[in-house]
Amino acid sequence: MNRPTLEAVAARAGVSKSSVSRVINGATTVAPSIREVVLRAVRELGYVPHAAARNLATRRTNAVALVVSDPPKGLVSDDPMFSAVVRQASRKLEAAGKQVVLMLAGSEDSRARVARYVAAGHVDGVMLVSMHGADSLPASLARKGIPIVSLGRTNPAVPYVDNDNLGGADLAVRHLLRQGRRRVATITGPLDMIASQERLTGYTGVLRETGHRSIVAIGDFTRVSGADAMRQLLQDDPGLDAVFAANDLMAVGALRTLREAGRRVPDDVAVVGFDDIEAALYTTPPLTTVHSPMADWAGATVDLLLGLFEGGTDEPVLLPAELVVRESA
Amino acid sequence: MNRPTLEAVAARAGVSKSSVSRVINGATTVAPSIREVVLRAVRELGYVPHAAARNLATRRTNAVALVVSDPPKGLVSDDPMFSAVVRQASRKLEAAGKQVVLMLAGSEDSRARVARYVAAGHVDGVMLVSMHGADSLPASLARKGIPIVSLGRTNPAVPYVDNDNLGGADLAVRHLLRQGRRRVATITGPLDMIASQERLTGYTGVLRETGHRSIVAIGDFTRVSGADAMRQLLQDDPGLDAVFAANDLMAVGALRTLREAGRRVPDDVAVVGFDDIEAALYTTPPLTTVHSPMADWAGATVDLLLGLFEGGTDEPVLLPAELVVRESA
DNA sequence: ATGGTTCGAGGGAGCGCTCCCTGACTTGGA
DNA sequence: TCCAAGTCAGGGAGCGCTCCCTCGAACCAT
Repeated sequence: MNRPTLEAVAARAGVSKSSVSRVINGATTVAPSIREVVLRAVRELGYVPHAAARNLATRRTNAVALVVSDPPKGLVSDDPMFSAVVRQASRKLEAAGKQVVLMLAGSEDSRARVARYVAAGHVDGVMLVSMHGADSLPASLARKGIPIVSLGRTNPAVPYVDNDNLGGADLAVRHLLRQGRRRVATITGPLDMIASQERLTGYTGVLRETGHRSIVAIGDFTRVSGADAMRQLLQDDPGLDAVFAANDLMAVGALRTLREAGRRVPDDVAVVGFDDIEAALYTTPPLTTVHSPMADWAGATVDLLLGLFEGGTDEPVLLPAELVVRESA
Repeated sequence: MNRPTLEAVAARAGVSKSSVSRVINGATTVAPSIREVVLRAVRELGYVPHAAARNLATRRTNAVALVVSDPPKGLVSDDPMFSAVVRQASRKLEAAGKQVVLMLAGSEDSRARVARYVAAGHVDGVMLVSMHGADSLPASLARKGIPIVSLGRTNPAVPYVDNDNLGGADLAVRHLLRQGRRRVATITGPLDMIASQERLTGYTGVLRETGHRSIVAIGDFTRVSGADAMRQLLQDDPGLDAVFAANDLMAVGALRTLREAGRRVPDDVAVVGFDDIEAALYTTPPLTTVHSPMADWAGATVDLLLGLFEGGTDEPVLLPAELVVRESA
């Protein structure tokens, strides 16, 4: 069960370690004859370079930490976002030859672990996924001196990619008003997240501009919280005729509450969500929502990080928002 | 930007490298005075052990590969399962001090990459998530001689944890018959997956036993495929009065098709799903389904792997199935 | 033919840590 | 008092790889 070393390959091929190393790493200054004999030895021995040894010598790991905030907190407490983002990020990173180390950052403990892990030199870079605004992690990681990017803007600014939360909310609310809705409520995400804040700001902005009153309930991006918040809103203002939920999952919860309360959608109450997850197609009625291209989003964030490795720009990227009109509003 | 080494700590503390190493690794044979002076030096220098160096010396990595099959193929093409499993597995592995390297196994390419990665000694163990029955990966990995477990049974057997697919399907179909349904159809998962096969076997088993005809359409565990399959079934047998979908996502798709076709659920057609994802609560009507405890499932798989590290048993584990009756059947 | 270049292979010093082994010192028993 | 046994700190040889440097060979121009 003893794995062959580079030295064993060298011995078998009758060349020096250096030459084997060159062949393995694709150096061009190698005579074809040597390359060939080395490659054969590699094949015969089933040689695979030892990762740790290589990392030690090169001081690079070819790995990237994908740090995702864990429920109950965090935008990605919702499944669709979690899987879309993690999947797409993994795909792109793997395609770029980077290994993905997944880390959940929930408790303070786990944050410390992430920091330690990064400090230990395990990874060449870090991709954060929608951390909370007040999160300490971005700052403490940035100090380590390795490239770090964030999907979703963070407070102590690290390079990020975000979608146009403000513009999206604006779009949604204007749509509702254009349909003649007068009392438009909103269900927000957790307010320590910048995305939630921006979506709320977009909502209040339009209402203020058009001289409407805002009706706000706070959720946490989960279905249950959407259902609860909707109940709350109906109690606060039984006459409301529209709801803008800061994400689709909460919109789904809201739909349920509305149905239970005997309100028809969209006749009595119009509902608009945000994100355009697949499930938005399958609600009754199908959900009108702000499309945010999760996969593109994750992809762009990976690109930003890969760019940083190459000394590229750390300019933030903003993805445009777009309203998808279905039947709920 | 030069990170302190163990040697620097030793110098600062005025002791040998060995002593520092002992303190860092919590050896008991260290005088309190030395331990203290070392710890202070560590603190002052902000020392963090270099991971690669340690891995090289110990030949252990403290990392585990979490290999998940990527869409379009694979049970976990569905979000809820993906996130529940990945999340829970990560949590437990991290709690056990293991790092999680996430790898998507989609194409043949990526399978080769996984194999190479494991061979490179990057990880101490591998956790597979519901690979296809015919997958080559389990076999090729098993040959590397490191612990490997699978969530969901695989064909060349590696130690696994699975839920009782057969029993669950049995439960579901009997429930439908008990309600007086006569023409019970099924929508299967991809048939190269063992889970799909077992659920189908459970279905046909009961029908044969009770002298009913089976009506089968093949899906792939996605919502869309469920909707398509349902259309197919309605065409094949317009008189059917019940459907057992091999997972909830397809059940959701089926519900939509039924609604579009003007069939009332459960009055005209009863629907039962499998998995009990959160969304099953939010369909109209809420979905009757076989509960499979994803998180427990993932957790048990992690436990199996951790057990293997300690020389524990490789006995497969089977989780019991349970029917959750809601309104759709 | 000779000196100057260029090119490519080999040698070997690390990378930072662990862990075995040695040896100084302490302790206990005879 | 002396020796055997037991502790515990230090020394140093690896772990497997990279990469700088040296050096020989081949080639060109003079």
